[in-house]
Amino acid sequence: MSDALTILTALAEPTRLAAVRLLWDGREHCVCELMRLVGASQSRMSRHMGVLKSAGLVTDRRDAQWVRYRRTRTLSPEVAALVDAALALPAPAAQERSAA
Amino acid sequence: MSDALTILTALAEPTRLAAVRLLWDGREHCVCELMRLVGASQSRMSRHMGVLKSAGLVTDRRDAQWVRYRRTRTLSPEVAALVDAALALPAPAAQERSAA
DNA sequence: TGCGCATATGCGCGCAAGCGCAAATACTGC
DNA sequence: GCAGTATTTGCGCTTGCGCGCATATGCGCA
Repeated sequence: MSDALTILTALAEPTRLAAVRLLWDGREHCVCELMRLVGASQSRMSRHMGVLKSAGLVTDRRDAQWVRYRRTRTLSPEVAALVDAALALPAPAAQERSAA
Repeated sequence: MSDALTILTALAEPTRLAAVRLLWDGREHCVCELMRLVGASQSRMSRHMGVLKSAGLVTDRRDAQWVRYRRTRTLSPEVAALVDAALALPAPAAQERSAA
């Protein structure tokens, strides 16, 4: 599913965009980390990750009791370019949390 | 308004994305042309163009009884890159009309 | 001034998206 | 097996978005 609308819709939500931002450097994060980092509730984060996953932007892998999400490695260059371009724009002051 | 979410939200809608596609080469189109080309009703197209305009992606200019829309020329390179990337992806079979 | 075309907008509706809560499922370690 | 942690998912609710309809507004022309 790499048509434009799917990707754009997946990215056009603050929590999801924040998650993509965190994952885009290639590092893995479990849901519990992500929810703390972006300040979202558990079920909320899980659902949003599901959307990103079904859009093909991230993949998940079970590791003991955790599910680790990470940027899809086999992403087409076009899609990667789109996400890169989106992340190059400033994030609105909304969802910002301790970025460190 | 060139934060990521504003732009992404503006693009994440079939009618709007179709309109951007038509306008992105720099040519002007009035609303009546756009509505025919993308197959949308009058008020619908007008509203969507308003969204694109307030996102800063297009500008309008009155020309007699028409309002001509066109791609914003003073767009930041980052935003332009984002839109370019979005248009580089295939459009889903949805909104497609006589593309010729 | 009146008519007709082009566009914008107020209004109300229906639907999809996002949310919290709670229960189900997955896995670990005792 | 049991308790505890992590994650997903069913459910119902609320809100925002897109839509059509009708109307207002802008503009040209007779």
